[in-house]
Amino acid sequence: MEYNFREIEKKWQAKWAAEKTYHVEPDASKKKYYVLNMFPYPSGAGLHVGHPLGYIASDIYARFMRQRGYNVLNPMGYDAYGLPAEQYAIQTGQHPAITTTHNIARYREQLDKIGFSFDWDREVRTCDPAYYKWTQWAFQQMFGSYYDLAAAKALPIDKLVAHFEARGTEGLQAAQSEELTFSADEWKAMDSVEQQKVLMNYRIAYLGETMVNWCPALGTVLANDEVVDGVSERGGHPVVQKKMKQWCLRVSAYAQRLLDGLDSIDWSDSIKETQRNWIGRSEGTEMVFSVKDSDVKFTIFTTRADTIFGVTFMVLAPESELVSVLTTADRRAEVEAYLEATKKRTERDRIADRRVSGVFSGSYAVNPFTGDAIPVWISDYVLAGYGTGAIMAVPAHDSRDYAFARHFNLPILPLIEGADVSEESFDAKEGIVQNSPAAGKQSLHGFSLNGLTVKEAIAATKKFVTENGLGRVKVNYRLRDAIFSRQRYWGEPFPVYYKDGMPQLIPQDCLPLELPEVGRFLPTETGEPPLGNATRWAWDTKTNSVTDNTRIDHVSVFPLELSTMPGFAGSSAYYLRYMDPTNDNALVAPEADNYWKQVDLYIGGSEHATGHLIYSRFWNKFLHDLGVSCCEEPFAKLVNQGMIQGRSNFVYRIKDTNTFVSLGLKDRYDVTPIHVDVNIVQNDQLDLEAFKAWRPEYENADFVLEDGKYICGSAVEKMSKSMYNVVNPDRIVENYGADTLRLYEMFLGPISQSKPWDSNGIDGSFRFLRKTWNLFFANGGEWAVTDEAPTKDNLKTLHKLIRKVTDDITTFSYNTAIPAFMIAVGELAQQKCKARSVMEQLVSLLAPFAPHVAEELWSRLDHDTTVCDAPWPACDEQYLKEDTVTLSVSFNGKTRFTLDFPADASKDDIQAAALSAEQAQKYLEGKQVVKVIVVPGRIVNIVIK
RNA sequence: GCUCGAAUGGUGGAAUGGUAGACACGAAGGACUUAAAAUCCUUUGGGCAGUAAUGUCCGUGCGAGUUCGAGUCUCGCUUCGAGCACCA
Repeated sequence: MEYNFREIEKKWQAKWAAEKTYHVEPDASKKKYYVLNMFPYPSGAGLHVGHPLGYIASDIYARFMRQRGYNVLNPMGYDAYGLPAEQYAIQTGQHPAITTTHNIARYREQLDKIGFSFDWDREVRTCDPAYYKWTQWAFQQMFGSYYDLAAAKALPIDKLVAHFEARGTEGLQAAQSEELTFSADEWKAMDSVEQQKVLMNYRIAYLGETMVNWCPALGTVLANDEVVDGVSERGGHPVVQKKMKQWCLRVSAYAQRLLDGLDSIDWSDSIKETQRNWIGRSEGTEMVFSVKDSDVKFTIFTTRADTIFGVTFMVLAPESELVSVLTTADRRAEVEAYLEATKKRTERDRIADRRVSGVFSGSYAVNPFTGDAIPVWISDYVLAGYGTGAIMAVPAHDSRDYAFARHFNLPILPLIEGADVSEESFDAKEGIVQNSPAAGKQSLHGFSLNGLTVKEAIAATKKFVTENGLGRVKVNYRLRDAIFSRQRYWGEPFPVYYKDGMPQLIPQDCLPLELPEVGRFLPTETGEPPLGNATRWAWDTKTNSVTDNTRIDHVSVFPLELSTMPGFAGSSAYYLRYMDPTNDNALVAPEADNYWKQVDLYIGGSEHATGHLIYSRFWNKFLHDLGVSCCEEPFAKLVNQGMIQGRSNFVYRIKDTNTFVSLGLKDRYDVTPIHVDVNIVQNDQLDLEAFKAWRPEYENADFVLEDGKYICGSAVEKMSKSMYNVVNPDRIVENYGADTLRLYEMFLGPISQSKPWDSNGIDGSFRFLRKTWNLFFANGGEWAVTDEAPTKDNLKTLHKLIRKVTDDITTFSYNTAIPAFMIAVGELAQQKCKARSVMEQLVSLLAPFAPHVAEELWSRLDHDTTVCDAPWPACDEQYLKEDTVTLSVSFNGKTRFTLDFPADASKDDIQAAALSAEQAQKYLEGKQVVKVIVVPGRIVNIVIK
């Protein structure tokens, strides 16, 4: 019987689909396990071999857990909103919904060929109104909540209103955009619009006027994680800073919980570190400085409170509100010129050239410890958005302050014994403090830090500052609120209309608010987002429905929001929706949530470390506060699969000719390397006929060969169409079968490692499957499994394999499990094992990796059940015991000979036998034995002198 | 600049502190075949000695250290990759 993978795979895939083999429902009698892949954006290019890597890894785990008796949820869906479909729409007029549906169908077709155990009844698409209803719902809940710092959770905004009515802002501990102070009476005196403006300062989803990353080429704002090196992540267009009114999510309120949560989850250290970096917690001190000859006071933030005696100037961010207050009349013209100049500099300019720039404000601050007058400067090296937008500069111990002081000739005062600040600042937080205060100088209450270590000095200053009302201990985070508006068409509409310029939620029972049709997908002539082109995009509050824009009267019919939500909106809670995908009354029913709880194993790329993986943790925490999600963290374990890179091939054309030189000879000519389609190259050898047929211009190509072959050059690059190095999984499945593809992708190397795709090795995986198949058949091809009892050797091979494979799946070391199979199958073939019980267990072990062939063999072994219900075999240690062990005998660590011992020999016996062995005598002659180390089962080491 | 990770044959990669290079690819040689493909077998880190079996030395980026014994642990470098980056 030949291993006919085409027939086998087709047959079982059809059967799994028809019988919904992988459909799951909550089952209280079984333990649950939730496996999840980061759902794909269905791009027009289809899947390449890199995409399924994570899906295969998680599918193996899902099947493994199912065989171990767990009720396994393994869903799949599509992150269907996105820029490419919209840009395609702009170019072609094709509605993004059509493109997206088409691409999804293509993805599905490709995925189905690989034999995944997905429960397709739970499929979600973020662009489906039944799905985004709950994205909109979550947004409305965020709008209706504020973050209470005392309770450390989100609470309904009504509670905040009640607090204002009773006490104003007194005693309020809430996350806020800016600090407000008012009394209960003042609150009550405000009109409705004013009150709404105040509440906006606290809402978790709020409309904020902030500096945003504006990308003129894309015509939209972008989140911080979507901007890389000053250009847009998608397309690489320049991004500028612009003040705009935008929807924002108060992610920063959750900074501490996002940080703390990292300790409770099983993620790689590197991704946790990346998130810690991104959250950027920094413990420091806020200190109040007064301004000389003025009542004005201002606050700065510093992590180096100990350096207060070394402050020689202060710096304000150009955007700081203090700038106008502290600029003196005689300095005004110069300051304004500077502000104008910095405004023009984009983020990119600031990165590209770090020229020191700044201007003196004319004012002096007073050092609260010494009473010294310190000049206040303005410079763009201080950021408005971090801390208080103002700093105390200590040039001796901060490199940025140092550069500034050098440039403007400001004094530099070293505070640490032995610190040499003639060339550069001394930034390290170590050493003994001096000059604090300097000899002969006075300080407040005689406060002195001299003689302390830096750490002691920081602590002492914090204590002094707090006790004397000079400031307070403060924790700052680098994590900013997420900007949640995009000026785009293809995204979730905001369920919001505007009355008196203030946003109002459309009633919850009217959700979803469906995306309207527009004539064109570009911004309007007046520069409004694409939704501005919609003619039916107004809200009628009488009928609670969408209506024509012409009916807007600002009395009962109001304009709707024109922005849409960003990509991460739909992907932030999709794992919850999979638990209960068709529920029309809740994002997820409590019963479903309580059963499936959280994702046990999440697989996806590490490029989402500061995007999706932060946003969904935030989103989940918010839903947890609401009582919707029972777990604080959405993803208990995260495995990051590496990228599969492309391996490109090159041909070398002699300049200005149509002659191509083989790799080994190319240095003799003046050549240009040209990418060549990897599909017409085998083991780096070019198929000359296929090459001539590839492009018309190569039809008459000549070749300079070596050994009669044309050898191509190669390089590892990103897998992409333009490099002609895309390998399509369909092609592999067609030629070798899905099981071979699955096996080979896992065999390629550790799952978390990026590696180039190399089709060359795939034969090995195919050969292994064929050998495995042949194990079940006699030479003549007939079924050969018998009921004979397994031999001792059979059982030893089998149980060794059980142990290895179980361990390796548990630790995601699939690349080492597969060699174990190869060895075991080789051994069983040699043993001519046909014993049914052994073969059955072998099929069970193989099932997660190669489900189709396992299913076929399982049915031939006369089972009615599918192989995913085959119990996972247990390793019985008794079969692994050896009768004799071979130990290497070493002298001073160098192996000299080997000796066989009974497996149960004692250490003393081994030691004595090793010393008296004939081969040992020449090493022992005239030497003294210092000690003998016996490692059971491994080694005997005799130390001699 | 700061943080994290990595470095092993021609290649992908194995090695609870205990015989480094499993397994696979590639390569070389052989069997079968009219031939090719497919399949099977053998060899495959390097040097030296030997007709040979074999012996022997070197070898996990570099340099130290701990240990009877280090690819593995510690310290210091080098190179590469990733993240953050005027975050006070």
